[in-house]
Amino acid sequence: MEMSSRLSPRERILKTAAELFYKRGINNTGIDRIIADAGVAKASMYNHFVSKEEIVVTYLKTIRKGFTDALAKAPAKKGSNFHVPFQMLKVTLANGEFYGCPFSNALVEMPDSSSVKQEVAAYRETILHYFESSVNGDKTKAAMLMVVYDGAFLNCKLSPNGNTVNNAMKIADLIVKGRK
Amino acid sequence: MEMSSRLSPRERILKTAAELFYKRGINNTGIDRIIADAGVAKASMYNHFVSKEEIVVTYLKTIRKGFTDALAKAPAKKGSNFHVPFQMLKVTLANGEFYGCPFSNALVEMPDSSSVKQEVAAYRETILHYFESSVNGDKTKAAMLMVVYDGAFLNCKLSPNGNTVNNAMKIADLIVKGRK
DNA sequence: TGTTAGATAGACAGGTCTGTCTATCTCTTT
DNA sequence: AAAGAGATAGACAGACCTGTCTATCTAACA
Repeated sequence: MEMSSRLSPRERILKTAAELFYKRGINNTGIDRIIADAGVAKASMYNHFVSKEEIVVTYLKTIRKGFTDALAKAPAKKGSNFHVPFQMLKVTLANGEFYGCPFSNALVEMPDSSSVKQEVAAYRETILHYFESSVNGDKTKAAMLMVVYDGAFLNCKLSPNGNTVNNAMKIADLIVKGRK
Repeated sequence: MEMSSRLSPRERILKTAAELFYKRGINNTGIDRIIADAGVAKASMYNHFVSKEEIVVTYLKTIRKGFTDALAKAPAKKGSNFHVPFQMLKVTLANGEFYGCPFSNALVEMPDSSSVKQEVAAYRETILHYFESSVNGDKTKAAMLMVVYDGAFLNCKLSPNGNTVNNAMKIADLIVKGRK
């Protein structure tokens, strides 16, 4: 699976690694497979990244940046801000296969990597902050929204019946507005 | 870490493997480590299990059986049955370290194993059925409870602040009874 | 045109992993 | 006492993995 060469070697490595890490798992994806699919020499790869772990961390950083940027650009429609992350999940689901939360998955495979742990923490900080500001600083409600958001991810992965996100949004409404 | 020898070799293997798989991950736990910790010879191990995958599947089967049995024994206090799985999670949390849902974790590391997929599906069937019967067959409410239950697991793992399960139960109350 | 940065292919070292096999030992049962 | 089931230790094969290294090529720029 050679990759379009309009992208730089570094970009090809990251794009390929991201797909493989997410779909098949980090430990099931060898360096040799990444460079073969990306069409890049091993020496170039180790010129851009000092280790496989650095590729993993960069992979997570990239996702986090995409997520943060999307949140920042989201329409600030008053009173339903808290819908935005769920809507984003819906878009992700529509765009292709879904294998759960990449951050959670990475933590399962590399539980001892402090860089990975840090990246996961930063990601969750971002979401929690967003939810908190969307309910005017009510920390309990924000924490509850987070539980539902987490549930949406795990449920989509393990029970892909199609209605997960809608159900999650209904629950979010219950939490925030107290209506069904 | 030699293991008490009152248990049979097979039991020692399963107990050791369960701990290591759950805490450190399946791919990060080699056969050699399992037999060393269990105090069992490699030949004995391969006499009881044809492969590492079979150990993994048995590990999941054991958890599922424990869970199913506990649900069956749970007090059938009318109208709050749906609390039971959450209470069980609370007990699990109190009993030691928590590394997320073992079924979800196994699926991350072995996404191609059909035996693992089967075991996960059976586990989730059990929970969903339980929730469904606890809300008198209301499939939508059952699905929503499942989302919250999933969320509790992921949230406990990634945001271990202590209040996750209480928040999840409050949300469950909202879903079932419509009150806060 | 010559230099240099960055790319390529691929051999290689050193380690780890799963699963097999041999050869011995220790109980239990007859 | 004899026999057999099941345990032990540990060497080994073959695959795979990460990371290093050499040696060559190409393209941009001075």
